[in-house]
Amino acid sequence: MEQPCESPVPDYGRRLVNWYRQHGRDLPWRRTTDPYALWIAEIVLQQTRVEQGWPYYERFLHTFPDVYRLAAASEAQVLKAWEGLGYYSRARNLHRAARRIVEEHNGHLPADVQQLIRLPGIGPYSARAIASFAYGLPCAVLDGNVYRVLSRVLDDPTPINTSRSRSHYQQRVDAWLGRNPSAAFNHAIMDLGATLCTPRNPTCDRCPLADVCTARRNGTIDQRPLRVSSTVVRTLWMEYYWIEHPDGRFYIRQRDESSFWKNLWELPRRDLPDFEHHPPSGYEFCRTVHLLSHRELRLRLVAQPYETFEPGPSDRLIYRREMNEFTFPKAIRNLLEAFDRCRPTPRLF
DNA sequence: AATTCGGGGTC
DNA sequence: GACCCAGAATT
Repeated sequence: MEQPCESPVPDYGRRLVNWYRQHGRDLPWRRTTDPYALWIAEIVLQQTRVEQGWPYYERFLHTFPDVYRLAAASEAQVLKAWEGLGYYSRARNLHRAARRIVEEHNGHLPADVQQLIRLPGIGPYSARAIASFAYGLPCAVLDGNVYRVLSRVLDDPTPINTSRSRSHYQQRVDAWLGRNPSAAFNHAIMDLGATLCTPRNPTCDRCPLADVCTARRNGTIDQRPLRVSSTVVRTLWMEYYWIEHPDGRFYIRQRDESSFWKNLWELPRRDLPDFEHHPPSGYEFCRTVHLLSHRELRLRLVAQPYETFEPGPSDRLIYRREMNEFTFPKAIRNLLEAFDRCRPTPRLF
């Protein structure tokens, strides 16, 4: 009897493994099941492209063929073998871990994710990679490639750079793995991300998951994976000047197009690198702090005599009651409110 | 939860 | 110049 319907969930894992057997890359660390060699490969390849890490992998194994030779070496010798590869704490941790493997594990890398992860330099990714590639343990890896493939095929808007993202996507990739052979599956999904499902200009027409890729159907490939923008909040120090005409009017000035608050109005201003090393040029009335999404503004209001001030082209003299005819940023209105509170006789006209 | 650690390729 | 790479340790 034919089954009346197919499974509602595509078997992503089996598709990937079948594709990998046809199109997978031939890489040196895929020709061995030696846990030591695979460990070296995984550390070398952290945040490192295959083409860049390849010669280092082969040279390192030639110099330190087994964990005993690595443990017996000096840290300087290990660092020398790492020279030029970057992230040198990887080499120091490799050396430390080798000595612990000799001392505490009888020279064998443990065949267990939780024990592997306790070794210096081995995190969630590397532990699962070694466990699956060297020992065939049923665990799925999560790296930059896997994040990308998952978020695209599932059109998953969950950001990949928050505290929740790891557990979220680990659950998804665990489901994809299912009962498939873990080594082939892990190779497959990483190969797909590295060769076809690339960060930009992915080659969808050759992808084995193209027909079930949700982001492709929705036209959101370029928006996956999503990241929360790491807004670098810079601090700016802005000194504003209270310049009052004898009749009560004061100077305001329009901002230009070049920065935030484009074309809005403020008071005459000078930007400073800080307040500590730049004392105010006149009496300081008050300070306020204002937060933008990407800036922390520290404002202070300083008195400046009307007689010596030379107005710029956009400067205007207005009464306080005329303020509502102009658009001021909230920060400027806050600054003037603080001014009113600190001033002994507020002029409210 | 955010920063730090690097050299190198890509667009 | 921004982004990304078979991430992990530290603050």
